[in-house]
Order: sequence, then structure tokens, then C-alpha cells
Amino acid sequence: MGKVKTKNKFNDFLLTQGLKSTNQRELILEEFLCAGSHLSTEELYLRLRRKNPRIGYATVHRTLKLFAECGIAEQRHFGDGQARYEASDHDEHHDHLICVACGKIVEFEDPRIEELQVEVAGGHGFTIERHRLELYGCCSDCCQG
Amino acid sequence: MGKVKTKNKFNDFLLTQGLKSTNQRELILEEFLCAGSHLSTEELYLRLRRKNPRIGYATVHRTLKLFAECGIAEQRHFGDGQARYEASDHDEHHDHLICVACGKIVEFEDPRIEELQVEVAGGHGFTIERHRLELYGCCSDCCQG
DNA sequence: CCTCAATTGAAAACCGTTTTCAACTTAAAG
DNA sequence: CTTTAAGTTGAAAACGGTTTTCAATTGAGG
Ligand SMILES: [Mn+2]
Ligand SMILES: [Mn+2]
Ligand SMILES: [Zn+2]
Ligand SMILES: [Zn+2]
Repeated sequence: MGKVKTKNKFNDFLLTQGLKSTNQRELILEEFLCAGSHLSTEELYLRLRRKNPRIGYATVHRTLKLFAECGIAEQRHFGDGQARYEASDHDEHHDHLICVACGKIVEFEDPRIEELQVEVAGGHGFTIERHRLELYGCCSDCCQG
Repeated sequence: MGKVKTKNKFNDFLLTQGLKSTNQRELILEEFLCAGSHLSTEELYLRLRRKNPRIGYATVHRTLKLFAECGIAEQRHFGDGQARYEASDHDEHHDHLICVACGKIVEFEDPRIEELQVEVAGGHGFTIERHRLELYGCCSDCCQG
């Protein structure tokens, strides 16, 4: 989804929910879409502070939750104790490879794994609602290779 | 691994690390092995309190970390914000199915998924060190079926 | 026993997250 | 334009699970 389309989706969301369009929300969305993916609230907050020192952490936090509620962002947890957010650019789901040495995050999608998950879950009488697959290891930049 | 063998492994660990065998550590290990799996620190603490009200939360916390360090327990995070521990009964790895309705946790292992993970990681130049796969959904007791 | 390092439990500190609340904006009404 | 009501903001406090602190206690070796 393009930047403009995302902004429109958020504005529509605000309208239908009886929420207001504010300068902060616009600034936060703009920075969220420009900055790298998988940023923590703190990281995004610090980036915003550089350009606009009057913005508050609580507002960044609340706005990111709005993004998630609206469907333009997704919250992630990679085990370092803090929530991270990424834009729901594409409608397709993906999983993550995380380098334990440099922190690099690579996204991937494998239909074969997805299918096996459904099969395994079904075998235990479960209907999958969502899943989390994270592969932690060493990337080629960090380990011999 | 049997209960006796686990206790021996822990005692060996204490010896080689210059740590002491204490009444609390024995009580906590016994309860940890008897009680159900995937318990949080708080849950184990509350169970221990019933039998021995003089035990402290901090000691349970520290002892569970010792168990993990020793290799007889593993820490898990299922997204409810608290750490859970399970005995490393078998040497073989397993993943989890979690019912979002009743909280039931089912363990599974699928070599085909494991293999595909290695393949996918390799394709991105990664060497997997560990992974986390959790399937969240509805179990047969909770959903129509 | 004695000694000394390890352990314990209560309480405080920690840390990311979430809420509170008075001041301020926004958007719609007058 | 005002005015008004409702939503928003940011600083600070509260929260909740985890971890540390520290004085008192305990365990193992001498
Ligand atoms: Mn991603
Ligand atoms: Mn398990
Ligand atoms: Zn790396
Ligand atoms: Zn269930």
C-alpha cells in the first residue's frame, strides 16, 4: 500500500471513529512510513523528537496503537522486551529471520510451512487464528560465510 | 529424563558451580517437577506457598533461572507478558499450540517444518541457532467441532 | 564448633507500558 | 467569526512483571 493510500486509510479511520485529525498524528504517521521498519516506540519517538521536540512519548505510543487498530500497522515482539511496529504495506503475511549478532531482521514467507502449520494444528483439533514464527540465527555478514 | 536423574543433574550443577544445596532449592525443584508444565513464576510460587508459607518469590524466581542455566528447565514466552517454565524432560525440541479461548497448551514436533525452516534460513544466508513457532487458535473443546 | 561464602526474603528498584489529568486543539454549531 | 463540547496532548504518575539490594541466616569445609 502506498504512502498516500495509507494516509487516506488512516484519515477515514479517524472520521468513522469520531476521532480528530491532528498535527501530531500526521507527523507520527509520516515519520512512521519514512523510517525503517520494525522500530520500537522509543526509537520512533526519538526520531520524531529531532524534528519536533515538543512531541510526547505517550502520544507516539497512543498513535501507534491507533495505527494497529486501523490496520495500517502491526505490532511485533522479537523477545527483546519491547514492542516493535511495522507498516502493513502488503496484505500478505510474513515471518521473520533475526540475526542474534547484529539485529538485522529479514522477512520471509513460505507457503509450504504455512500449510504444514494448518495440517499440524488440525491434527490436534485446533483451528489456527494466527501464528508466530521467528528464526534466530547468524546472518552472512556476521558469521563465517 | 526421570525425576531422580533431573535432581542429580541439578545437584551436580550446584557442586561444579560452587553453589549450595538448600532446602528451598529442593522444595522448588520437587514442586516444579510435580506441578503441571508451562507454569509462570507466580503460579509456581503460589503452589509452593500452600505447603511452605515461608518461601519467597525472589527465591523461586532465582531458582527457576538456575534450572534454566543448568539445562533442566526452559523459559518460554507465550505473549501474555509473563515468563513460563517447563522441564526439559526430553532432549527433543518441540513447539506449541495455544488455545486462545481456554489457554490450553499442546506440544508438537514436525520434522518437515523444522527442515523447511533450515532451508528458508539458508536461502537468506542465515544459520539458525534457535527458533520459536507458536500457533494460536481454538481447541476442539472451545470451538464448534 | 568456627568461619566465610552463599542464600534467603522483604522491600525497593527497574523498565517498558499504560493511565491520569489539567491545559490545549479541533471541528461543528451558533 | 465566537462559542462550545468533545477529543487530544504531554508530563508525570501508576502499573505489572522482573530483577536487585541488603541485612540476617544458613550450609559446607576445616
Ligand atoms: Mn516484518
Ligand atoms: Mn512445552
Ligand atoms: Zn548479522
Ligand atoms: Zn480451548
